[in-house]
Amino acid sequence: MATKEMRDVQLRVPATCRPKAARDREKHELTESIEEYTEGIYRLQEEMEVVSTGDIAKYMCVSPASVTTMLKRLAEINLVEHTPYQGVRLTTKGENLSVSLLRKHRLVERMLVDFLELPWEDVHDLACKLEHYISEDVTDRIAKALNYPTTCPHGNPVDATEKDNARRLAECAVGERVSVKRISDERLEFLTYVLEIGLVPQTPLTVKARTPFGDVMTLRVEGRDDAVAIGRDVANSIFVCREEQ
Amino acid sequence: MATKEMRDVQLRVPATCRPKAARDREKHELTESIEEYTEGIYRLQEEMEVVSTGDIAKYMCVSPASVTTMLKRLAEINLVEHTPYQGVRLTTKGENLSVSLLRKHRLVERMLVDFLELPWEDVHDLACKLEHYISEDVTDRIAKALNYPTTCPHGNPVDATEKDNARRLAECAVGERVSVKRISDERLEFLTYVLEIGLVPQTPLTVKARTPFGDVMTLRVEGRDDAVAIGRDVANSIFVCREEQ
DNA sequence: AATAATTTTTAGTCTTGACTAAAAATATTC
DNA sequence: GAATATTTTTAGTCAAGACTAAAAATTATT
Repeated sequence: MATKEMRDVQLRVPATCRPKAARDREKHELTESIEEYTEGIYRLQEEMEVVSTGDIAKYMCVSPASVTTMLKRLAEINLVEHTPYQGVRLTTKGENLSVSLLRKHRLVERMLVDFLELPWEDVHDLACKLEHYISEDVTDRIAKALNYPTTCPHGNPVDATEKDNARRLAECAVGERVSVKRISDERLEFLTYVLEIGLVPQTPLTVKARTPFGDVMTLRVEGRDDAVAIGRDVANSIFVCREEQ
Repeated sequence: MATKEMRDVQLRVPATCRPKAARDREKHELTESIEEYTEGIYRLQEEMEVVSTGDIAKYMCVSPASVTTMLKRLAEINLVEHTPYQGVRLTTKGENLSVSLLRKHRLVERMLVDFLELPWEDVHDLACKLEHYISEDVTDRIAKALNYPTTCPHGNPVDATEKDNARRLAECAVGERVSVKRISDERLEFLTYVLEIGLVPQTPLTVKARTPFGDVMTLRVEGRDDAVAIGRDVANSIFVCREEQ
């Protein structure tokens, strides 16, 4: 098959898969790590007004020392403002990057569920990886192919800047009738549990009782006979809105 | 929004996006690099019976020294057999990995073209990246969602072990009437050119002339008025078969 | 306010996977 | 078949991004 004069094969791996890409990066590209940290900080900022090194370390499951190192890098390329010992805040650039990544993430999730029919609770991890490799153009085409969905399969908005009327289930009073809007903790273990107790987006429910300091809530979930009791952490990660919308 | 007692947010990044994953790797996971080299060697083996360090360096666009280093690693985990100064050969394990990666690659390409409607010539680079992150399960679902396509958009078989009856256009004699089966060089620049001269898979054509040593071929391509002249390298990367199939 | 506890940062390693320059092996040429 | 050219390997660096241990800063306690 291979004759002598054609030894010099034309095949070549694409530039993006080439190792050199790591060096070319300096120009304008961001690493997956940088993106993942930035997006993580954005997610944390939605939960607390001041994000500390320790919070990020816990979220990313790395040592605090690693976070400090990375924060320096993020500050250098202007994604965050970091006051040592005081905490971080995303810059506008960092926020824009996060919003773009969240859009990619959530549209990819939708594609995995709606087109590929992967299980609802499985897609988050894969989307977390793929979001770093698809361009705006590809993302737009996913949106188009799926007829412009507005939320991910877990109910979170494709456009992260869009503020909805949802509040934490943990903040609901006894007697309130609400329906699940979105689930903010998308880890497999958590989603599996949430699915088990039937608290998927759109599900209506009524708060039946809660213990004195709100540690445990008892719910009547539509379509279930037995009451469901959930802890504080769970109730904090589930957002609800006033009935059916 | 964030009260004191809920500072300890439950959010957490998925394990696969966690840096530690790089360390956990030792167990059974392969890096993107390792996979890319292995697949590259497979592609090269299809073009030449003995693959040298230099060939790989050229293919990967990396220094020969880097290839030597990587070959040691590949040999260690049993993906190749490497005889210093003599060349490499994939082991069965290496071949299996390559076949699996090529399947992922080609199905992803199909999805990008058929479902997302990305341009034919653009999808290779992205597929090269994504192929390392999707599981067999996801791959199976892509196949299913697209109704089990048998080739990628450039005509290469989803199942790389399937041997077709195609031969290089460069090997065709004057007067032969054949049709394009597949294009083996999938770099953007090459595909853009091929598209320009109309040599996409399925296109019938006739070899009109060729210069003494086969450096230039003149073709009549169906659907084009003017003749097309191509060089040796191009004719080597285009595979054809006897008419319309 | 002084001491203790906690959190963050600094300092110094490690691994992956690139690099260059020099040395060794193989191939080619006169 | 000795001398030259080419290819491959070795040796030694470098950057990203993780780690641990120790030092510094902040917060909490009495």
